[in-house]
Amino acid sequence: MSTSVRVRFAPSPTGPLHIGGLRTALYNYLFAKKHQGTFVLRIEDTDQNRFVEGAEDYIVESLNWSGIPYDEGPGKEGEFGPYKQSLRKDIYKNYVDELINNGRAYYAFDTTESLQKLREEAEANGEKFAYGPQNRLSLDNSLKLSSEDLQKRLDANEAYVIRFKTSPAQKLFLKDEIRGHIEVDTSVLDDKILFKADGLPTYHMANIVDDHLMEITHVIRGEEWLPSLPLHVALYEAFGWEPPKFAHLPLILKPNGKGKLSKRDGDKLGIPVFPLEWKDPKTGSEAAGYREGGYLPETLINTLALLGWNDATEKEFYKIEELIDRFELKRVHKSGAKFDPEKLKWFQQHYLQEADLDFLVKEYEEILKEKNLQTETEYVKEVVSTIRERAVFVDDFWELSSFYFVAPSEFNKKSSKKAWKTTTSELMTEFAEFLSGLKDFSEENLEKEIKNWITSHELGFGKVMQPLRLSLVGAMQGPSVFHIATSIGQEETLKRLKTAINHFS
RNA sequence: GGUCCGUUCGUCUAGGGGUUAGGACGCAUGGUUUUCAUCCAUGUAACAGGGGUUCGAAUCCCCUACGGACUACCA
Repeated sequence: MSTSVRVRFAPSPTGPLHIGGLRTALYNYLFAKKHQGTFVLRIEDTDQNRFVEGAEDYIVESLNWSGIPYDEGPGKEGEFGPYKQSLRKDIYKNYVDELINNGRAYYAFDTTESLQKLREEAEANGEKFAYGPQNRLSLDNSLKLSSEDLQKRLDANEAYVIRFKTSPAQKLFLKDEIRGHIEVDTSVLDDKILFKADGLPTYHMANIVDDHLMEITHVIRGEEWLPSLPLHVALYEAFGWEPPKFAHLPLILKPNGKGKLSKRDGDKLGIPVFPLEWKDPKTGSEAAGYREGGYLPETLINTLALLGWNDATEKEFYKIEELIDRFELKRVHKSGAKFDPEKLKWFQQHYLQEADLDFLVKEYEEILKEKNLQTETEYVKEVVSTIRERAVFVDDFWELSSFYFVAPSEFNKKSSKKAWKTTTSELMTEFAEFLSGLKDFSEENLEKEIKNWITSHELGFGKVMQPLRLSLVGAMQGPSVFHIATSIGQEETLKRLKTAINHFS
């Protein structure tokens, strides 16, 4: 009997992985690693109608990019495979048969149409139709068939489903690791379908069998599964298996208003809801991803980790190892959390500052290359290290540093008005002459010389520095003017000064 | 409608019988930076409502309101 922790993330390959799902995966990962356990990825593809091409690869890639790779799963076969439910068909069949044989499940021949009709009738009376203990004997199923009649219909290849025979009026005491004890009366349960007419199990069936066979010790999943917890516990009981521990995670809600975070909300606020960009193979619709949006995986992980969990300290920034070290299921919240784009941005800014300089340089060089600029890595490195503190994304670099590479194409109107007065052109002409005579154009010497020049001319610093900045940058922004001038060089500095003087004269 | 879950600053949250109800994001103000951003400092703002229990309730209990999930031959 093994006691090591085994958890699973069990998404359905019906489309891109939502960040709510990614957080579920993250918490599973953290819990597994914290306990030196195993993080399993299981693909729940028992619904053939909803299968979407590429979704499985997307899930795997998302996990990898986010830095929470799985230990066992598709492509990483362990001793509990296969890890795709469509490949486990035969396994489930044996287990349902077991349930039928011991009277905990039965065949039902009711057609979709006949059930639909019953549902509509009930609704017309303001009631809700449920296939269960109250009415199962009046419906078309094996409970009222002799074994010969049943066999006859099965032999005739009549379509059927297999339903769980839920026990009437019994109190079920459930325990959730996050929410504590929950008491449910089984009389509110219905006879859920375990096996569909297409020969594949439903989620409920497959999930119980797989979790048992894969020796899953803790089921950590979204809150939307809480209502089916009684069914799942009842199934474990019917099989005589010991159920794993359960933990249901709160939802991630939209920033403003109410309800779950959706793709629409993301589009509206300009934040992605998916880790990676996704293009739907059927509809062709595209959805933005964090990776392509320039977010670092650390940003997403840190944000998601703190959305519904904290370690009771005032710490805000966590490396994945720190999360693993401090994560506790008991400290996961019960209530849903609204996603805050502002805080996301704050984390991103932080992680951009922490990012490896060489990595940022490499990324920026890609952008510069697209702009057909010939650059030297050392120079780009110098530029990136001085402007990165102003950036949130690598994509901000160009706007913040274009003047290190090319002359400004225009002069900001407001800044021009403020910095360039009527006498400025004359002054700057004289100043340019002075600059052209300088031998040592290093940042240090430049600063010293310029300051001396200004003082000896009995001028205010702003009188010279502001037009100089405007000439070199095109606006009143950016790093030290001396740094910029030294970087672009004496010749280019003078050229830009002349351009500005001509422009404003 | 039914079942279940939830509710502390605008947002993420700490606190679980006696606290000036703490922190972070945001926002505002000031400082630094002769620019801008960063950075730093200060400020802003909350226990959903009503009943109990108790000397004392944000904290325990009940009710109400509000929010959410589920209610498929989907997961």
